[in-house]
Amino acid sequence: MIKKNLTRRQQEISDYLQSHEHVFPFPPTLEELCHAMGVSSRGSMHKHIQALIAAGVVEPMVGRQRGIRLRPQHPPSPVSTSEAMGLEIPFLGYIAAGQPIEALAIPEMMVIPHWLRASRACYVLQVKGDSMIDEGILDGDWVIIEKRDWADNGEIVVALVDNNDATLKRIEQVPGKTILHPANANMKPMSFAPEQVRVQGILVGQMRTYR
Amino acid sequence: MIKKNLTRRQQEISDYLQSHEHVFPFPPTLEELCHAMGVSSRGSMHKHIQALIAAGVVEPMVGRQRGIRLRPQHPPSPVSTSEAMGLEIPFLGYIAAGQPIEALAIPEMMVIPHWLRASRACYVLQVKGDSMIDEGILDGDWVIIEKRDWADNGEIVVALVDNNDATLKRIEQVPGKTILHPANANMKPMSFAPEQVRVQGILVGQMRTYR
DNA sequence: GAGTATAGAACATAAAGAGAACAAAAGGAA
DNA sequence: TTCCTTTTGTTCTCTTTATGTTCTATACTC
Repeated sequence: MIKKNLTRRQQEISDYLQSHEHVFPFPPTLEELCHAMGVSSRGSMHKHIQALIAAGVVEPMVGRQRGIRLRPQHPPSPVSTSEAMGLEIPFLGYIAAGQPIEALAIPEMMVIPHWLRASRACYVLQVKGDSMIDEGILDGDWVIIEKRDWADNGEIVVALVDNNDATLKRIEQVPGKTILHPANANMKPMSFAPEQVRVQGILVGQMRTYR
Repeated sequence: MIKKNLTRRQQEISDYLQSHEHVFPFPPTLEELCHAMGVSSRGSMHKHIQALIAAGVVEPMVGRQRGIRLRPQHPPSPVSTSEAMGLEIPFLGYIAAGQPIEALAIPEMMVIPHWLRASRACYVLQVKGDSMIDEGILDGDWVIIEKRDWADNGEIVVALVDNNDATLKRIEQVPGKTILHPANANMKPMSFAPEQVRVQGILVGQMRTYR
């Protein structure tokens, strides 16, 4: 990299370009840059950009419109480490309030980001129904469940009721009873004897795709 | 990939072709493209297409009718991909209704599952605030944004208003105005002149962690 | 004063579009 | 097939607008 010493303003502009590089659908125009940096003269901005070109930070642009692109830098080595990969955990099936978990015959593995907290044994379920809609868990969402047989109050859990119905609910355990709170204005909390409810896991992550 | 630098319009048309490739029963005609892109001159569109051919994006077509086909792109993946595992895409910063995107100085890469549909260039933002709470997008959620400068009605977009405020909203474009719908009972849709609003990307995925 | 930043005007050219005229392809009807 | 009509791609010329470039003048800091 050629990188002469940049002036304060040049550095600011370079930083801005760098942090916004991936946001722009197209490279910015001088005027857009002016606006972003609080400058009102295209001419002034032009001079800065020319300096950045001379310094090797920005691609040379000859008259081209929207030609302000950062020059590809060659950083130390961004090569993906194993740390940077995803984890593979099993997708087990579907969970709908009030039905048993609808299990896949053969669980398929699916990749999730490691930073989605899959520290202990986890699995993925796909949500059916709207029972947790007020918590932002919609029909079709994927939830990552950490395998665990106990829960703290307030956690969202996969609970097996009467050894039959599996549901995703927020749990509240008080002496003598266990209450499962749906997050849907149309549904009421349900109260059970503690021995009726078995925690199968707790919610640690959630994913959704659009379209 | 051959990919010369495309102009803004060329990029738009290329994007359009790509995203509609599987929608068309057969490749579109120039006139259909004109209509789709809001151009009234076949001649103008022809020039764009020729540019895309020269850039290697579109198959050469010699006189053939309905010959506008995308060239098979070998590496459709935008960023470093470790195919079996996850995709690495840049995490750029935070988005809150009514403020500019708060950009990280240096974007960090983050792994997302490849099945979260990061077909084209994408980036990740973290949501601040509750403006989309009724759509199940909560404060602190991560959203995956596909870089795009146009949107179909009903899509959730990152929209830049007055070249200043970036927000995540559902978009509705009608002749003469563009309406941004928050998903929060306490907020009202906002209506703008189309030229006030610039789409920067559309929502394709969402993730959340609990703990 | 040297170096840096800024504003603003004037100018130059790239990009995009409109529209007409023509040519090649496609589809039908006889 | 042949003739005709319609569709669709191609070429041109002309405008308009967006955007990069150049210059000149002013101000601030060291």
